[in-house]
Amino acid sequence: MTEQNKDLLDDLNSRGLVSQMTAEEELHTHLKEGMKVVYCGFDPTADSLHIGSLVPLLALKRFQQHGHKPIALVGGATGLIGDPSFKAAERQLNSADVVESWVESLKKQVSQFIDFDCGENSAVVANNLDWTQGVDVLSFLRDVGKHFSVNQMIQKESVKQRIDREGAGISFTEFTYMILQSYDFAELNKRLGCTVQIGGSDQWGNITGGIDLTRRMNRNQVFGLTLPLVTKADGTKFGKTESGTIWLDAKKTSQYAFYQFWLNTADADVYKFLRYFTFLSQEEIIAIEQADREAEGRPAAQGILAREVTKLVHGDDGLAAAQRITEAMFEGTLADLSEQDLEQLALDGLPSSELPADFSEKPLTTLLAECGMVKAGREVKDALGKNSVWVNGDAKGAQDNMNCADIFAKEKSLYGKFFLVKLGKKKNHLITLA
RNA sequence: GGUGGGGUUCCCGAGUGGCCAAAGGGAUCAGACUGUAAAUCUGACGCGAAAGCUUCGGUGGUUCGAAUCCACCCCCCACCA
Repeated sequence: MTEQNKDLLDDLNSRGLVSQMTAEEELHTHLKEGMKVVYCGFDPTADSLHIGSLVPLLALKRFQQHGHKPIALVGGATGLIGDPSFKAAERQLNSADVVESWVESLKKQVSQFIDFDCGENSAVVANNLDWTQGVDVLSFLRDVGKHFSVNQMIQKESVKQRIDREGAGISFTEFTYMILQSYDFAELNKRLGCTVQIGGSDQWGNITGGIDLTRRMNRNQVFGLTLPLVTKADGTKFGKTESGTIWLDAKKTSQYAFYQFWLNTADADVYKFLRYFTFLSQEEIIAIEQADREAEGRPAAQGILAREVTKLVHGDDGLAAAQRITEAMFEGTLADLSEQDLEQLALDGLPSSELPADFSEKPLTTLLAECGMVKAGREVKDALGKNSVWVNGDAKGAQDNMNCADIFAKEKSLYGKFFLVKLGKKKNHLITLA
């Protein structure tokens, strides 16, 4: 808690982590008065959060480091409804038991980022289903709904396109989402003395709704702060790769893939991401930036970012696993790998599969497509044409395509069992003999 | 309910009887250059090792031949009621 003395908002600001906030002066004073209770909500829209949620998650931690008490709210109720904010179309409802199982997953995930055992400001995980499922319709309409003006609600930027645009539309269900989230804030204020809500910048409308409701229902002044949406310099969507979303759950995105994602950050984004996604201080980040500028060649920043974030999300073991594979695939030579190393690679998250029994009849293109290394055989064909497929270090060309029997002959395997297939510069796959 | 305009390969978007697996752009993949970066350049880009096979909202039809013509159906958009 060395940062406790430093000003939290100044730190957030200097990291570029503040998008909007209510009553800046008052919020400043408020946070300096002592421990405050801060909440951020995470809706279960999948069985895991993805790296987009990392910014608010780490922000909760930043508040905690400065002596405040974080509440991670998992939206067991709101997840049943669906947030329409800035969504182009109505969302598909998920069934109650699916949402419930996702809530459980998210609770665990969220918990690893905040401290539950640090005395007074220990974190809390809450589920808004706890205080909404018992509310009956009439009470809800009379006690909560009465405080909302539809005129105001339809003015919110977050739902405007759904209301204005012909052919878009919004169901009453989704329209009500804002009220539910507002009610959460009021409820957390009443139950736990929560006075600050943070969230992504798309949540501004929902947060201000909660502030108004809390004032009306509880006569309490509460605050909101939003974090910026993470953008990339090249304009493409952050957090997605060709192979899909980068999840926080290692079962969905291996530690290795996760590490690689950060390692591949563009120069134009990397220092910003260091500020967003790590707890390195401003001074440290500036020093890295300067050192990179002065040094020739490859910057150090991507490596630092990858290490820091992988460690935060997957811990020391996860980081070690990711680095083991990275070293083996990009730096070392095959001869350096022991049998145990190879066994470990698959466990560490290197994509792997077993050699099918009928491999000798299949073209290499089919074989690699079927094991999931590429989407279609064409990619393999293309790479073969350029001699950029390697099996255990031997380059293969187009003439080898029908030659699997020979390529994957047992005597050519490492330790009588393993084949490391590399396609292009970055795709690696471990094939084992059954 | 009426009138008009649409639905094309991952996305946008040309194509209006054979030269169309279908222009162009984007995305993606591989290569060169590099730093597992960016930019740029090259190639690939429905599936298939190939022969070949399957596509242009759906179903039928006309034709030697259809994404293109006809019929019916489904969906979307605009304006009107």
